[in-house]
Amino acid sequence: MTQPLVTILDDEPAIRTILSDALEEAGFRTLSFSRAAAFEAALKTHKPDVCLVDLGLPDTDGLTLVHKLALEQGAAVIIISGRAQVQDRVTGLELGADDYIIKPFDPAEVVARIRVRLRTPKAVAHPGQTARFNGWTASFDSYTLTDDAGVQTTFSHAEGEVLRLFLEAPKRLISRAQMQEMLGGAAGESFDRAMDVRISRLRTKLREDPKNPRLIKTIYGAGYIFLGDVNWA
Amino acid sequence: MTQPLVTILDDEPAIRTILSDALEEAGFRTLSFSRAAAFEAALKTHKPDVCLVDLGLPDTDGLTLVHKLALEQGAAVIIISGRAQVQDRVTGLELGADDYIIKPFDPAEVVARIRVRLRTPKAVAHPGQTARFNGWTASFDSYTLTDDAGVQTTFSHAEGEVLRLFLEAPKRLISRAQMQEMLGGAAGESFDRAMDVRISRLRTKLREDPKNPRLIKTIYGAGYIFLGDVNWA
DNA sequence: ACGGGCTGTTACAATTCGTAAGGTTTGGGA
DNA sequence: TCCCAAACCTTACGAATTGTAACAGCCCGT
Repeated sequence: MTQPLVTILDDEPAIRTILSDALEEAGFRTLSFSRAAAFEAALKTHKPDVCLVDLGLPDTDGLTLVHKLALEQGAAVIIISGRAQVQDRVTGLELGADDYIIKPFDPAEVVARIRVRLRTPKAVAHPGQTARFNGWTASFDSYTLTDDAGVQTTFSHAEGEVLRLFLEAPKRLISRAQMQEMLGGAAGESFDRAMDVRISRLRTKLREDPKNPRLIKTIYGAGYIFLGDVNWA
Repeated sequence: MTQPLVTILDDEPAIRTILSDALEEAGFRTLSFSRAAAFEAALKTHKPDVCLVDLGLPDTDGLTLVHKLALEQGAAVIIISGRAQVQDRVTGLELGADDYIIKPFDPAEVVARIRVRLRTPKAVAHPGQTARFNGWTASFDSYTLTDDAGVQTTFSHAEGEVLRLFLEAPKRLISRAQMQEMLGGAAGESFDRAMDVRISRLRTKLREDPKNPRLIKTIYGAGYIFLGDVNWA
């Protein structure tokens, strides 16, 4: 892979210069924007690995933009903001930002935090509504699974949630607690085995051999790993 | 009751209380420790999703601990430190921490940053690797061992840890202490018979003749040597 | 109200893995 | 050489974890 691409979105020219200098010094490619509109337009042709976003831009609500970026899952999103209130930070992070850096910042720290994000890249470039993996095609529009021979089965909403989670983070260890957090969202009650049952049902639909699961692997005491080679379309 | 588990390691009781109260309020389970030794011992039986680590503990170098934690896949590591120097933050993040929070902190922000880590699964350490040795093929994706005739058996996660250790250092003496260090991670000197049993089980799966071990050789009083000719693919 | 599909819960089976316990091997000293 | 204590191997067992079939409640359209 070539050098990681980092985008900078800030309306102050001085900040853009400081950041782009430091990042290029550190070996990244950079693209700078002063307006959200231009930035969003550029996203159509470029796929950044990390997006630095300043809140309080003149032409957009920054948090909305952050949320949209986070949902698209391709790039890590780091907010760089002058707002120092704790509440701002909390909502920024809750809306999907991966980090939140406060002005004034030290460029070296920004570089370090970008590197952390690159260490654990988001798995999926542009998740769509269809994914192919190991002879299967999953469609989240029609809630169907199709195998190579064209045989179709449908999956339910709950099964789809788990499947999507796996397909968005293949070959990663996902703990049971993380699943609860990412799916249920709400703090877990004592509903625990529900997740096992969901996975069990999903395994059945994927025709996994219980003795030899090839796609959904359990790691005793730790969580699950989805081992498929995923291609979104 | 599988809420995410968060460990707190800080020598100040007041900090521990503030954090554990806030985190439990937010729906997490918590475990608090004042010393690194006790914390590492607890890691043997508990698998936290996130570890909050204070640097500057009396009984360990915090950064070394962070590095060790980061190498073990599974838990995210967040440093909470009083040291405000940029250089401290950069090295902390470079050593593997996923975030770095400066005291004094706001509990709400800590909670938010923990949530960010929970929704980003960590990458698997060595994806997609297989090794061939002396008529065997070990796949660490599917946790299977295949012999020349194509007969498959699966190995568990614990067995795989030992096998990987051997395959990464063939024909070299591995002391028992080294194994504990690399696998168990903790320094605790609990019953090391566990390692014997792991190796015994692994030998069984490799169909070793106990009288005449060809692959895993015991060096009395020193450790083990793996004698295969290993080719990673 | 009825029926069907979805989903959480329960109960029990299966697996994992550390500990205990007893047997075997090793190597040094008597 | 013989003896023995430590080191090591193996089997068995049990606590914790996970798999899954069966049941029950819910929601929906008919």
